[in-house]
Amino acid sequence: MPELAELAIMSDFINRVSEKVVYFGMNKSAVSKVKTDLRIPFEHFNVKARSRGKEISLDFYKEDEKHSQSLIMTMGMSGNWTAARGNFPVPQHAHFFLHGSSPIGKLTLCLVDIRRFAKWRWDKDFSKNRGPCPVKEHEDFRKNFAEKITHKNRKEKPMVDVIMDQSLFNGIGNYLRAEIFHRVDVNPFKSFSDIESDKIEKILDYCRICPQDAYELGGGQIRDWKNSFGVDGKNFDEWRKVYYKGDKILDRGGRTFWYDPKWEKSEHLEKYRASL
DNA sequence: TGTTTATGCCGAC
DNA sequence: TCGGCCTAAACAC
Repeated sequence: MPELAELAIMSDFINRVSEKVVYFGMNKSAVSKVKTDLRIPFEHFNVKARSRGKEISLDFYKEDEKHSQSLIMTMGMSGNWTAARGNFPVPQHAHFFLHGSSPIGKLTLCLVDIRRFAKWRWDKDFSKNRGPCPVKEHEDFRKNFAEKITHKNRKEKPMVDVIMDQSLFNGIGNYLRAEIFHRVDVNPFKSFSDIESDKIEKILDYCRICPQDAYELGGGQIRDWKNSFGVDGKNFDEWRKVYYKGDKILDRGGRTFWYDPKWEKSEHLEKYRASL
């Protein structure tokens, strides 16, 4: 599930279910290899979540104290959250658990992660090597891009690769880059220095618009299309224009990039192919 | 039955 | 830049 929109949805979910919950501990599954020590100096605590691009910060705090600490988490390829009330069994492939009690009984908040690529660690803040959130910190995101795109040979690299760089485009992943490029009508195989400045502006705009759309549609349903639900007659499956629909190429990172077939015969694509 | 693919990231060369 | 980390669904035969 998880790119920017999905991480935002997960953090909303955590906040919604945690509102009247007092937590008293957490642990991980026996099979999880994450080494982070999950003991916490609070006997009872509250939890709030924030997302920034592809990270979630779980903030632990006590009502009566200013003291707080945060787990910075990434969701890998398959991380998602669910809650088990009372003695309802926790789902298969849940690897991180937060135990609490609410006015209506026990609650276990679970990070479900089939592939176990999700990670967590204690930290003061979100990772410094990841940029601002294109949706929640849009102006900072633009500023950060303007500063860093000029560095080294970054401005000569094909934008299809640059847009996956999380120090510039925190939260943009494989389906979002496809949908962003489709909507801005820019040849994704061109480099920053080959793209007109108004088109660059448009790319940055759509780095906010596309994740926001996906967020409002309830996030991407990519391998289980049937669960797709919609808003005003639109659902994710209709919103998705090229991902799994257009032409494809294996990019420099070995990931499938889906693009508008109109770029099929462009010289920039030819050049990109030759460079792989 | 075996092979390929998947919304991500990290560390070893 | 490449393999590794993981499981499971979708495909190929």
